[in-house]
Amino acid sequence: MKMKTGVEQSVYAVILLNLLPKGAVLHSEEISRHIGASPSYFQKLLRRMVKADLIVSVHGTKGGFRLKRSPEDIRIYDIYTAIEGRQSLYSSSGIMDNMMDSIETSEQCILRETMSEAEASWKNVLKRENIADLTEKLRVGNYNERFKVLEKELQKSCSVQYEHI
Amino acid sequence: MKMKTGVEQSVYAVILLNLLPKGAVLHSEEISRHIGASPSYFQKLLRRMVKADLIVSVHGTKGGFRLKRSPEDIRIYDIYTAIEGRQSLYSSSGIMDNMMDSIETSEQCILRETMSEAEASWKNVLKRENIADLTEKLRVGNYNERFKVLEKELQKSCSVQYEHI
DNA sequence: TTAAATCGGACAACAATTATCCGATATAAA
DNA sequence: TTTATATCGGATAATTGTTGTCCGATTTAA
Repeated sequence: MKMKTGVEQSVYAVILLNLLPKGAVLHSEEISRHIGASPSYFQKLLRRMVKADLIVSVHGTKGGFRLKRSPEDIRIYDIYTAIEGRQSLYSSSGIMDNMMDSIETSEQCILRETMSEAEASWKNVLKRENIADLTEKLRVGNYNERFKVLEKELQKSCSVQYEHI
Repeated sequence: MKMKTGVEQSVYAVILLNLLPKGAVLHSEEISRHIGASPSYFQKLLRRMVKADLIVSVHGTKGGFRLKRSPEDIRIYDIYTAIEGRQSLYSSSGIMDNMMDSIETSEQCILRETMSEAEASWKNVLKRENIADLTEKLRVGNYNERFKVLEKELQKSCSVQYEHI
């Protein structure tokens, strides 16, 4: 049981998009290059975040991706569910019915309540922190100098799309 | 990201063992038959629970498995870690170093703290309930009649090993 | 009209989980 | 002491899930 690395990658991708000027978009190959992810696969992750209304895509020449919401309103949890999907960590496989020699499948399971509490508890922590917080952590952290360089670099390599603001 | 079904199976297996008379053991094929799991694979799960000091195995004719601790002292969490192992749900893949063009791998990651909190939070809920609680739930639940039948059936099919008490 | 980007589906490579098999070892009982 | 019946552990196969690739279709700036 392990979280997809795609979640971590996507969080950093969203942080990157948060560094762009208003209305600017970043090419997906540019994003995956900074992240160190495979471009073709990472495009699919970006696609999921589009579907989850976290980011917006712009077609065609000078196209790319930008945030759809304010960074305060994008939580780790949102990215987690966008990438991992909405299926829960646990789902009963109907052992109890089997064990009780029940013919009908009642889907009862004495673990369900505890398991869904546990999952809710996990998710609640992921709801606490947002992209604005994380970006600020980077801005003042050990890497703050390199972070400024990255920020400037991004503002050169992005495409501004005034019509889409 | 999904919990192994082996965890659920193992929880029910431990509940079964909790129904045996003192000192009695149950054959692994008998266990997996009730659970509805593949015998050869499920034996390996039982093995992990032996290593985790949750249950005890008895070799040879009339051998099998029984609890090692009192049912109050076996929590869902214990079974979870026995089966899933101790690796954490999240481990950084070093994206941050890549993103900052860092040469050395500092393994820094702004997600780590949140992620380990989330995991701890999930695990804490799993620590709440124990096998005694779950057994009681079954004893008074919708299936209580069938549960009694199961209990009697088990007391016939187990092997008593007075020397090992 | 062209070049450059996303979109979506099909599919391949890789990894983790589940399942099977078998020889070795331990033990109760004949 | 022998035999039948368990667990033990390693090798390996089958299955499923994740990650990665490719390409034709579509969209849009220039």
